[in-house]
Amino acid sequence: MALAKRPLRVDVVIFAIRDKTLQVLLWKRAEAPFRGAWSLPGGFVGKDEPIEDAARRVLEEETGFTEEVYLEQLYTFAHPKMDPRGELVSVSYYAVATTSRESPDGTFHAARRAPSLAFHHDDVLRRGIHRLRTKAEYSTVPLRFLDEPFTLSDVQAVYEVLLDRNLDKRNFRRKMLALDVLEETQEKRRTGAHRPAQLYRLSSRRTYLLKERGILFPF
Amino acid sequence: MALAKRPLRVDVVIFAIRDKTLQVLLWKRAEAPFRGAWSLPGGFVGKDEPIEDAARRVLEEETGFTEEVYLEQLYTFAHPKMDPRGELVSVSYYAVATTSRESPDGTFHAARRAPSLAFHHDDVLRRGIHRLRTKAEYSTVPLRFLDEPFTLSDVQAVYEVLLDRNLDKRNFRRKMLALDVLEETQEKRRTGAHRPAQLYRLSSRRTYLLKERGILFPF
DNA sequence: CCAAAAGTGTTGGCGTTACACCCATGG
DNA sequence: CCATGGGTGTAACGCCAACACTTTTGG
Repeated sequence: MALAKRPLRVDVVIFAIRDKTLQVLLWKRAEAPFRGAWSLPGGFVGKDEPIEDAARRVLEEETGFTEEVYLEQLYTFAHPKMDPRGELVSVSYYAVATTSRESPDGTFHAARRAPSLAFHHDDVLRRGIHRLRTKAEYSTVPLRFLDEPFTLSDVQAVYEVLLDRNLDKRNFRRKMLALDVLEETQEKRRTGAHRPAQLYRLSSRRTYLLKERGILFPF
Repeated sequence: MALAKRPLRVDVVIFAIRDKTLQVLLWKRAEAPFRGAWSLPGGFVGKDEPIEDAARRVLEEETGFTEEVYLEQLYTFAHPKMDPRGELVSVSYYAVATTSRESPDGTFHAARRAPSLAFHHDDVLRRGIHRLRTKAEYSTVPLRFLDEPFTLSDVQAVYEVLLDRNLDKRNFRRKMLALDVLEETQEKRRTGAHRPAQLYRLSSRRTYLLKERGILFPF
């Protein structure tokens, strides 16, 4: 069988939480094919470029520095008819951006009501949402949505959005603190007419990464 | 940036359980590079060939008909220096073969003591083992190791190998039956001087697939 | 002094684990 | 009749979910 060669792409589902909603960053395509349609941000992988570097490159173009951004490979698509430009391989990733990230050329859309997307990107998005929601049940990945420092109420709000239900405040706090991945800062946040909230940051990345499995929800 | 094109491969970790041990099917390479070394079975994806078809093709070459074999995409590797033949993309899969499967040109090795492998295949194998063991904790994927019909003791043995610990017989049976994915056959298995064992088969594939999440071990 | 979010402990119920003996058969 | 693996029920424990009030601040 002749050795078929294909271009290699990365397509990235960039999540953020805004307005108590899970949102995804989308591009409006300026060129054919699918001109005018929405798509996920992505790009071709260059010669000699490691694939994860390409994913981080896309991420960086979209949301600035990315050292700290959580990025995970999702799934690889390579249906022959997936792209009208010809056969190619699309490796998808998902990323968890903090709320403060702005994008120069993309727009955030509510993930649940995203428009239908170009190419196979609906499939990618579906998988991304599913994976993220699954991780919310047993991991601390959702902490990556937060700009530091943050309050425990902020953390709870993130989990509530992802799990799509309300959680008990006392149970949530007890379990989250028991994971020992948060560290109190010296400050409190004062916003409005109520008791100030203790601020936290992620404790050392190392510890934090080790704990990215092993929570048991529901709270 | 010039559009770099690469060949596309699939590499498959084919698991089976034999002699109460998790085993992997390996090839001994007959050609350079890595001539004489062990590697995972794999092959290049043909033009116009969907990638999962390619994975099933490899599987079929190795173990005969494969309609029923559980196959799941694992991870995609595309480091520029991964393969001395040049840049390529390797999409890895893992498969769960029943004990009765024989391979014409591969050999089963104990997964824990596998030799070191060619290319990036050590990484693939590591990921495959990890994924499989994880699935043993909350899914019924391990049932796919069994030739039908099978006894509950057979099922327990599979889970014990994967989880690497002994399980309580009564608790195991209760939970497994509660999942409602097994169906009694009319027959019993008579082997040796003891009470015959009730035989089971997987209940309709549909139901079975729906249940592939949501068990909570330990038993 | 009022409103609004932060913060804090205890208990009952349920699910999980732990555990030991009888059954059916072949030799 | 003995050895072997198959098959079965219950009780104690520990963990999780449920639940309401006090604190601190700004206006």
